[in-house]
Amino acid sequence: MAGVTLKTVAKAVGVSPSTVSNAYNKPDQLSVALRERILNTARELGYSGPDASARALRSGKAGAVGVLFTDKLAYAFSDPYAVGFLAGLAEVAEEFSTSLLLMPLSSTDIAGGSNAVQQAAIDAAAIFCVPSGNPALDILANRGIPAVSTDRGDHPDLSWVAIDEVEAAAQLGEHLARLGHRDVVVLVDNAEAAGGNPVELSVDQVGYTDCELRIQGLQKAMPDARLRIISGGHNAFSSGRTGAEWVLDSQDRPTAIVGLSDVQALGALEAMRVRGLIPGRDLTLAGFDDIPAAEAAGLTTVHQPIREKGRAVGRILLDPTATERQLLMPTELIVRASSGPAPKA
Amino acid sequence: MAGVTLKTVAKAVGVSPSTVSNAYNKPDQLSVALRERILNTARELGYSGPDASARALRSGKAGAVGVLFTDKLAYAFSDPYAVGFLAGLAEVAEEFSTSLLLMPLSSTDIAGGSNAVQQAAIDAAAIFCVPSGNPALDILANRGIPAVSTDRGDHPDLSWVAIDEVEAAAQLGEHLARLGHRDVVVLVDNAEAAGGNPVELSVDQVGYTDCELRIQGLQKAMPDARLRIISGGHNAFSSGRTGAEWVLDSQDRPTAIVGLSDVQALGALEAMRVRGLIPGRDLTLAGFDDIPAAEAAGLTTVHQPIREKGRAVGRILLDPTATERQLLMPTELIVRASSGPAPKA
DNA sequence: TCGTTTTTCTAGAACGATTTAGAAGAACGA
DNA sequence: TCGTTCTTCTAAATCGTTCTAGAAAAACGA
Repeated sequence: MAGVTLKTVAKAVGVSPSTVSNAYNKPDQLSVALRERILNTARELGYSGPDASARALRSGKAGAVGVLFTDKLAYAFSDPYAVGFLAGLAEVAEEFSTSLLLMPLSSTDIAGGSNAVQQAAIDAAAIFCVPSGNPALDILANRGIPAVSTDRGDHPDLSWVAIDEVEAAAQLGEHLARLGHRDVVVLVDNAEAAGGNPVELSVDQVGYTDCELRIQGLQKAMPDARLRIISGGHNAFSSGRTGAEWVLDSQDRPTAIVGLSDVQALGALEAMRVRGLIPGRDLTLAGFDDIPAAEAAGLTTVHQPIREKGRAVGRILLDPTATERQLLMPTELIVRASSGPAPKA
Repeated sequence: MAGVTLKTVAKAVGVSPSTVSNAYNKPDQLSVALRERILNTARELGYSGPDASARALRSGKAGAVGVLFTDKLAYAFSDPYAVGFLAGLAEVAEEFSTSLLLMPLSSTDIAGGSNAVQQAAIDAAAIFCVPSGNPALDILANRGIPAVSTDRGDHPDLSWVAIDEVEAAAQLGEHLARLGHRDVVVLVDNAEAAGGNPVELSVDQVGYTDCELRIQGLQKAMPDARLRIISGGHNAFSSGRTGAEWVLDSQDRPTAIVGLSDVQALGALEAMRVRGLIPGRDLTLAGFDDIPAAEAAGLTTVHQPIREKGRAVGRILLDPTATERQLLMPTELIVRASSGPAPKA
């Protein structure tokens, strides 16, 4: 059973290797009868189709697209937003019978080359919320692998599928401003705080492009407001809770909390619930993304078509007929019960 | 920049290709100075390390493990349970700097060989909740790819990491029996109902091994109870809601509903909420898996160490020092507010 | 019947690396 | 000084395909 190759089959049937190859890849290049005979013999010999690596090497197609996440892979799955993106991407991948290669983005050994991004056999790559400075992006560029990012990059020739982060956040900001909020805390993803101790950051410490832009949008829409940037850790439910707890238990409570992702906002919601605070009445809470759980929780948030975003990335990567290489997706402010007027001072 | 290979670099530096290869793979096989020189030249030429496919072909290692899901990939991500498994697996994969190849399990073209499972360049495979009859499993076996399943299979030589489904379900069944429940509806995953019309099934129509075993466990623990098996579609929140709606709006309400996954149970919870039914008082609700949301919702469920399950699978697949090839993980009944005594008839 | 096209199949060269076995020179111990 | 052992590097074979160009046979049109 081991060591059965195209050649073995070819010899057994009495034809050339090329013909066996064609039996699998170009059925119209040989007679039906012969193809049948070849496939049967292959089955008998326990040959299960052309070897993936060899085929990839010769044809230059790996049949897989890579997916790059920020942080640890394990983290990526905890946000339904990321998962939704993946689901959309998976849909298109399935359509083109291409596999999805999830690549751990470990920072070690980048130089040595023993890196997953370096080693991966992929035809293209989807870059999900990876800060533009990341060395992995250089490696991809170096390898000449076409990539699509979920952030609008700096380079004009980079493909992306994104939203107008500033404008989207500005809409939310206007909503809050109209409700009279002047004192807002923004919850962000940050590695520094991952230990469990919340930190307050300045805008340029944030790191992630999308987060920075969202904060800019908020500032733009509410220039008179006091905006504090707080992180309780990585982008996760628990970080949102931790960050919110810190804020809520301080002497200096804001009138509104904005999570830059829904998972963080929902974490904050939990912190409020424990303290008997009703969102929309005692304190306004808003999120970003509009994940399914946000609706159930009555969370005011900015909807972005995440699944469609994944699909669009997939199409740019896989569909040769897709010409548009930079796509701006629409967003929509979804007002729910968690936002309400600021209490009169 | 294109067409730069090992050979190009070798020629430029004035050494043999083998030496360049060693510079990347076996640093101790050549002098530090030469290695430095090679790496520098490579950088200058825009060579970004050995080609993945070629390396995979020659060395026989792909540097990736495949992950097989039931149904569509897109579906897989909607269940935090599946995501948790993936996260655990990803952790170990990361450790061994191996990538995760998510393979769409489309049923088409299996025979023709243009299947992802057929084509994928992988060293090993994790099989997540795939029914044992699936042709993809045969393909894997045929290709001689080591695999670990999350279900205890029929073959004694198959590796698996699983729970004692029967026993776990029986614990839940005993709990319900003690509370006096005699009329129970079980919500299961089923393709037939995917159109949106709930269906009632017999045990042998269920299809998934794990679900069947869980139902067996329930039956064992509550032999006197009436057990109806209902499906509202695939394993998802919405299916649980649909199934529960159908049951709740019928003339023949049970006293307890058991979702064979937490997502389905939470869907049912939503259906109850809409109808003003308090879980644990008006009707008992239980789930399976103990995903994070179950705790927040106060859902009685069976905890299984999903992340650890993923890690264990990863270790069996990747860690050569791991000898145990069949692992039974512990489960625990978690009683929360959603289960209560059956109303006196 | 003869040239031309179409169908069916093949030979042999890539694809880009790794591996094995071994050569050349340096270092070493006695 | 001589044989032995390291260290450092190389030549050539090989991994299992697919591709390009073209040959042989069959079908076709006039």
